[in-house]
Formats: sequence, structure tokens, C-alpha cells
Amino acid sequence: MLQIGFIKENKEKVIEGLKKRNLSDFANLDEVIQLDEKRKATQTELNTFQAESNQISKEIGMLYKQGKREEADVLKTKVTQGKERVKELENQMSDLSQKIENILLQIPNVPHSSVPPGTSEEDNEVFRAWPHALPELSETAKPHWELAKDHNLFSLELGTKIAGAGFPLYRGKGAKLQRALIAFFLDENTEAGYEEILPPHLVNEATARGTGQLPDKEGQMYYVTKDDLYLLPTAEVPVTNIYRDEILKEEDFPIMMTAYTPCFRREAGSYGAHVRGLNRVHQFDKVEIVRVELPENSYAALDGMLEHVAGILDKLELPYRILRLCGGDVSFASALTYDFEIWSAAQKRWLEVSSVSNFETFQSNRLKLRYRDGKKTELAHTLNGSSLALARIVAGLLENNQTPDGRIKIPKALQPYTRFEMI
RNA sequence: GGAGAAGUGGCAGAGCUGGUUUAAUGCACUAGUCUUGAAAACUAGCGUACUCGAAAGGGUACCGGGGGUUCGAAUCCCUCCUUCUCCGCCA
Repeated sequence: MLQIGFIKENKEKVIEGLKKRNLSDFANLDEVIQLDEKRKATQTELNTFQAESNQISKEIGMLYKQGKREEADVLKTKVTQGKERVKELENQMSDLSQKIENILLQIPNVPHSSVPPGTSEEDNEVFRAWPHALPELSETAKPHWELAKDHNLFSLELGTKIAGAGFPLYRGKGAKLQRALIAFFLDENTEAGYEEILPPHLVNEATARGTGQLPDKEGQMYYVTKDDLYLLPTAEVPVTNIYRDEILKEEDFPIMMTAYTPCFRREAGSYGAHVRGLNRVHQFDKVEIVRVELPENSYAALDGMLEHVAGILDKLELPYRILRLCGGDVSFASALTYDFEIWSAAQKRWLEVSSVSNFETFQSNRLKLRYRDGKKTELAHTLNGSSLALARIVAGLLENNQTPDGRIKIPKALQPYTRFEMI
């Protein structure tokens, strides 16, 4: 959520940003600015009435003490009259605040100046291409869902039997591979200075609100009605919320955290070839990195995250490229997002495995995540990225590392974790 | 799940028979005095948010959350949440 003060002072900049996102209706900006003016005027009036009635009430107290009952009663009726106006103004205030928030919730973040123009993923900029030739597999190479069947690594059918479509069940070396990847990623992240967090996998409404899943995106989350809890769509939600409603000191920075969690997405999406196998599922495993930074450091932090994720993919020996998302594809809350895609040699397409974003103050405004800058409090910047998402990494590993005789090589870096070299 | 107790500023902790409470006091913290330096002592400051004001400086709201009673609520009432103690159940 943008700050109303920011919109007021930088209206042109906001409009420019919205244009980059291919939006053309800016009427709500003027509307929200006007509503805020009205809110201020209303508050000033309200506070005046409140001050007056506080004053009189004090006098009443004094008069009672002195035994001047009648004088007190006269004042009482006076206050009672003013009270009605106070009630009225209070209602107006909450009504205006609600309206303002409703509009602010609909305004996306202003994209960073480096975000390229564009309307869809077609227009994303290749920020860093794969510098080598893409691997080629023989004609007999198989997609990961066939390899998984051959080696009994996971079963979508059993997952369906037990839960429903989109809930894979891993077994044997497939299950071990999951566990190995999670441990490998967490170790890589903690070695780079990220603190390991193991958060709850269900979150309450305030938490879901803090990172912007609510309102609006409740359809994406599984919801436990009986206890009013949501299943995590990503570890970003609980981990970032650690710092909800906090005022940090400058020396608390940088804050670097990593967490493994399963991720649950209801995702009423498309079906077909592109979502076969592990490409898109309701439950998948992911290791996330989250950072809270001083504004002046957040873009350096973003670069650091980028190199960190790139380093992990290098160790896994997977061909990848980095995209800078265009205005039409960058998510609602993000100012700048880089996507990592690995090349699936068997499916002959790129698979997104990580998304690294700087939200600037868009999330922290909602979270009330501040730091003390001298005497004032300022909003901190929040960033997060996958490091990394498992299901598609597994898909890529299986496909790219298959041998002509139908087996699968485990990358060296992963072997200490799997404790086997071949599947 | 049952019974009881409690939630106050960064922490500890008073207030809780409704009205000079502007939330005492201590610790911590910040600045100053003193000191070669530090400690101690002393002095002052010390919450968040909104708002008025050029500024100085005001105003309002907030004592777990929400609602209510009252001219006036940290204090009374309702409700929800959380924590602690005991019992039950349980990996």
C-alpha cells in the first residue's frame, strides 16, 4: 500500500508508474487526495470538540468537589449537546478512513525506473542470458513426469487419492531428493548470513493482511474456517510478519532471514501441457529468503540476493537465465522483480524457479515496519526471493541430468545431501 | 476440554472504592554538569499515531483488541484474544 502523503507529493511520479503498468485511469488518485483533505478537516473539527468537552468535564469534576451541583448540571447539558456532534464526526472519520484505505489498496506499487515497459511476459527483459549453449538431449529424452514414473520418484495419482489433484506424493529417492534440496538450500542461505527460521505453517488474519494477501487475494489461500487461519502461500508471509508493528534501530540492519516451508496455493488456474507433472501444484516446497533493509541499502541488497541465487543454480549445474520483469508483469506489490528461469531440456522451455523482489515501502507501510532515523520514524524496505522453489528444480534436475540409458545423475554439490550419486 | 488468576510505556511496577493522574516510582536509554578519562552523583529529556502551526508550541486518540455505561473510564459492564497455575487428554 502506498502512503497517502507520498501520492500527494508525487502524483506525477505515481501516474507515470501506473502508466508503466499499462493503467490509464488515474481518477482515483484525485479522489483519494480529496478524501484525505476532507479527513484532515474533519479531524481538526473533531479534535476541537473533543478538547472542549474534555475541558468542561474537568470543570464539572471540580464543581462537584466544591459541592456546586447546580452549576455542574448546567454544564452537563451543554456537553451532552456537543457530544452528538462528536459522535457524528467520529462516524465521518471512520467512514472517510475506510474509503481512503479501500482506494489505496487498489493502487499498485510504483515500478522502479529500471523496469522495462511492456504488457506481458513476452516483454520481460533478459537481464542475464545463459552464456553457454543450451544442453541438447537425445530424441528419446523424457519429461520429468515420465522419468519419475520410471524410477518411482513421485506419484500424482496417490496424491490425488489421498488429498486431491495437485498434491504430489514423493517416495523413495524422490522423497530423499526433496529433503536433500531443502537442506542444501538452507545451508547455502545460512552460510551467506541468513538466519534460519522455522515458522508456523498457518497464519492469522492480521499476518495475511500485513503482507497483502488480504484483502483481495483470499482466493489463493486455503482457509481453515473453524479456527480462522490461513495455510501459507509462501514463507514470505510469516517471516516478514516477524517485524510487523516494530520500530527498529539502525544497528538492527541488515535483517536477513531464510525459511523452508511447504507452500499451499489454491490457484484456480489453467490445465494442460504447461501444468503437467510438477510444473504447477497446490502444495510445493520452497526455501525463501527475506530481507529488511534501510531504504538506501535496499537495491544493493537486491543485487546481493540475485548473485546469491545465481550462485546456487551454478552449484546445481542448471542452465538458467535472469529476467527483469516488465511493467505489465511485475507483481502488484513489487517495485522491481527479477525472475530466474531454468531451462528444461526435455520440455524445451524455461521454468520459473525463483522470483526476487524489492517491495520498497509498499509492504512495510502495511506492516508498520519502521526504523528510527534520528528523531523520526521511517518505513523500512522489505525484499524477498525464492532460494529456491523445489518442485520445478526437481523437474529440471531430472530432465537435464538424464543419461542415455535412462538414469539420472545427481549434481556433485547435492551428493553429500542425497547420499547417492545416481537415480 | 474443565477450573482459577492475570494482561499498564523498552523492562520492572503503582494506580483499578470513576474526577488536580498531565499514568507515580525504579531500572534502562539520550544529552549536559563534574572528571585527565570512566564510574558515581546531579540536572534535563525520554512512547506511538493523527492533526493545527512558518516556527516555537498546541490539540486529539491510545493502559491486550473491540463494544458499552457516564458530563467524565486504566479504573465499572459486555465480548473476544493472549499468558500463567491446576486438572483432563495427547505426539
